[in-house]
Amino acid sequence: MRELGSAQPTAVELEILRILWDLGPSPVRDVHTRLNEAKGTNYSTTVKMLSVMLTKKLVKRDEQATPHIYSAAITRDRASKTILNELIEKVYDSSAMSLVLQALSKSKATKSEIDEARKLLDELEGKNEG
Amino acid sequence: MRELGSAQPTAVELEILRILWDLGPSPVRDVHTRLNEAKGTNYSTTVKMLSVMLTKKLVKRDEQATPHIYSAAITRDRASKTILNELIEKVYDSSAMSLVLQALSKSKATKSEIDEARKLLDELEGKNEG
DNA sequence: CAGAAATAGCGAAACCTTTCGCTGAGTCAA
DNA sequence: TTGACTCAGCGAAAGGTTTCGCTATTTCTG
Repeated sequence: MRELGSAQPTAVELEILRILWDLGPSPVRDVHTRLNEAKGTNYSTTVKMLSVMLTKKLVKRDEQATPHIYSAAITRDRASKTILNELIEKVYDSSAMSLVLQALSKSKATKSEIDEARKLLDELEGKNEG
Repeated sequence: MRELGSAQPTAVELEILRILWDLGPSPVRDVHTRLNEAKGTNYSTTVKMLSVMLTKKLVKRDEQATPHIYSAAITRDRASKTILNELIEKVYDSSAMSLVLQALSKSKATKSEIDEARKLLDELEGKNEG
């Protein structure tokens, strides 16, 4: 049994979370429209997925509203951290840095992002020396 | 149906790949010993997993040898690239950089890794300006 | 109000992953 | 050769995910 709140989103779940992150709080209909564009699945499927995700606490909903309004219960950052942690742990042998190097090598970045990364690198270096 | 060679490794598959990356080419017995330490599963399970992974071309084996010798059919880098690509695509909205920043913020790194990252950042900046 | 359309949910089918029991073949030692 | 042991593989069970049909309820529209 998975712990509450710690469930790794599955493929479709991630797709739905992504939609909710993009759209913000939305009725099933809107989520479905997007999901259907991507996968051609049925409205019932979307409803069911959302209800599964509700029990997993990946989404929450406002039942006062009609129709019910769903929103992501975890942030994009939190989801990515979880996935990233697992990736680092399972594949990179706990070396986040080698993942960084890999991701960097295929990245397109703005000047400010690059500067931010530099700043983080400086901090990292400081930690090691201190 | 998944395309040949493009299958995303599942959780256990990833665990087995990791073992093979660590050990190098190995008989089932050795893979099993490790997997069993981690999960307490049966020898048959390991055999079966390996055979499933063989049909998915995630591993290959030398049948000449007795016992058969299995090895990973994809490199650690290739596996991570695939997973990373999906992560970037699904969660980070195609922005590899925001993933980099996130991973960086939790990284421990050696001096040479940091320098390598800096070099990559410089190259990135050059590309953008060019 | 009546009929049409949207909403909500349940249960089961379909599908994939993971697990293991059972079987048979090969090897080794007494 | 016989019994113990390892190796190999198959098929099916168990468990999880994803899909949808069917039904009931509510809301909209004429």
